[in-house]
Amino acid sequence: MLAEERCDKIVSLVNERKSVTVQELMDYLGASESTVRRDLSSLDSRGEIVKVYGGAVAVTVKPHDDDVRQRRILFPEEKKLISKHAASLVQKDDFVYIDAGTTTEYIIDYLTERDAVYVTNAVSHAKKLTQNGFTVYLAGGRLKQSTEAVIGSTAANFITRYNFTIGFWGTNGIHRTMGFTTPDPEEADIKRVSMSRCKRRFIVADSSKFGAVSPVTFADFKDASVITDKKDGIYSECANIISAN
Amino acid sequence: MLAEERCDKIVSLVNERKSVTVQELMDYLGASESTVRRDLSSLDSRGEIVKVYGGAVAVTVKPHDDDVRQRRILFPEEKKLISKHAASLVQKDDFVYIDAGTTTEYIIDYLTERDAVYVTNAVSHAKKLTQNGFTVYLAGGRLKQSTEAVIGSTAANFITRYNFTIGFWGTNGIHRTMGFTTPDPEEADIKRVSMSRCKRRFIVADSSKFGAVSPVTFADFKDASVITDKKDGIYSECANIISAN
DNA sequence: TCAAAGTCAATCATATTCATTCACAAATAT
DNA sequence: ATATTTGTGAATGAATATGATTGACTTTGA
Repeated sequence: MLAEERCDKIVSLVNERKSVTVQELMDYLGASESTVRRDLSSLDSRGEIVKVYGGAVAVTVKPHDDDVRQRRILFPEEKKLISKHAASLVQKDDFVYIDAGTTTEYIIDYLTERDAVYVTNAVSHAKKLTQNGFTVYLAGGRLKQSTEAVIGSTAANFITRYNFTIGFWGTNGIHRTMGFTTPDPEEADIKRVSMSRCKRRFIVADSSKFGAVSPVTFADFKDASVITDKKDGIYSECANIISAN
Repeated sequence: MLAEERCDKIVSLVNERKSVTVQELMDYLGASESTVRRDLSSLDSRGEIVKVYGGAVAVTVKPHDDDVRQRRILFPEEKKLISKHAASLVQKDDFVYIDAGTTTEYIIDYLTERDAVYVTNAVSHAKKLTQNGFTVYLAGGRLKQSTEAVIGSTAANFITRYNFTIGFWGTNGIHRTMGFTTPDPEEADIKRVSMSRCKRRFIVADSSKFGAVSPVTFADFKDASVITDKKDGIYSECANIISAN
């Protein structure tokens, strides 16, 4: 049997059944364990399936933003580590952009540089920053309910007036072929615009985001470094991964 | 069975049944107590379920409206009347400016016109508006800590790009010779700019403000109508007073 | 309050899964 | 024909998941 044929069968089976074990694939294909594993690795790196311990599962695109209040409780420890590292990168007189998102919100807790000026499109971030005594500019534009972020063309326009020296962005997915992704096209626009106006660009993301795909790509690996909680072997080749440990 | 599969089943079952015991999960999954516990811990730390003594329950998003309701109870009758009247003035397709301030915030509770577009420089107002399902644009610029209002030249600039059909402003003082006054020069700037871009202008103020003077004058009697809780004999000659009774 | 029953986290031994390496065979190139 | 590449399967030890056990902790009911 051709390798390609085998891989097609695997993808079909995984998508149909949503998950499958290595053993099942060995029986189904009449191939050895090694071959199945090799196929799975290759399919995973091409983003066609997601390899998990014991087998593989189908790639699922999560179409909706979770509500802010719901998302805020995910992975707090990892996010703190990441945020701490990110905050340490801000220097005196930096002009800092902080994107909306729960991970980026944690960064604020660890900021110390009071001679920097901060700009954000997130209402909660702006409030927190002023409360902590920092100078902050909030982007103007339409306010999105679920994430409490300012978005739309007005916001994009607002942001293009600035030139940031450093910036931090969150992401919903980090995927080998799809790059950095987010569920909302308008939030993606804001991310793109703000990144285009920024010199040093960092994506902050806990390792659960690796392999995930959301509907809209807003940047590729070459566009930013990733600050995360552990080195990820698969992605370290194509992306600039910064481990916060 | 893959660990992933098992966890999916747990999440489904918990969300469906709202709560489940460890014993039930052991039977349902055919897994050991240890494994079930481990899965629960992992799912809990990822925020997908909530671990409780004896099992797990579904994550429920609790509405944090308590404070709003509480405030509404404590809210003086006069302000309620004023706000109600102000809100009733908004018509279909209006382009509405709502200034920062506690009195103006109450207006939002009585707004019904969903075909209007709202613009504000107050973070709290913007949040409330989106939460109530209105389209809202938040002015961009420097965020003032104490009042959480967006101020400064950037904000003023932002506002000059719009032409409002109706607008509502608060005030700290209403005085025969000093006109409408407020304590902060920068907030006064924003008030002036926004009023200059607005066709129908209303000051909302309870009657205690009459006779008071704050450091900065931002408008005169000819510039706006006053919505208040009673007709004031002295001022009715020189100002356009609207009684909310 | 107490004791009994139930529940929990930590630990350990076992079983499974994994990536790496090597060996071999078939396909391809020189 | 010979060398090189490519695909495959087997073997290895390392990594990971699992299940049983333990003693500590929590709840329950008297």
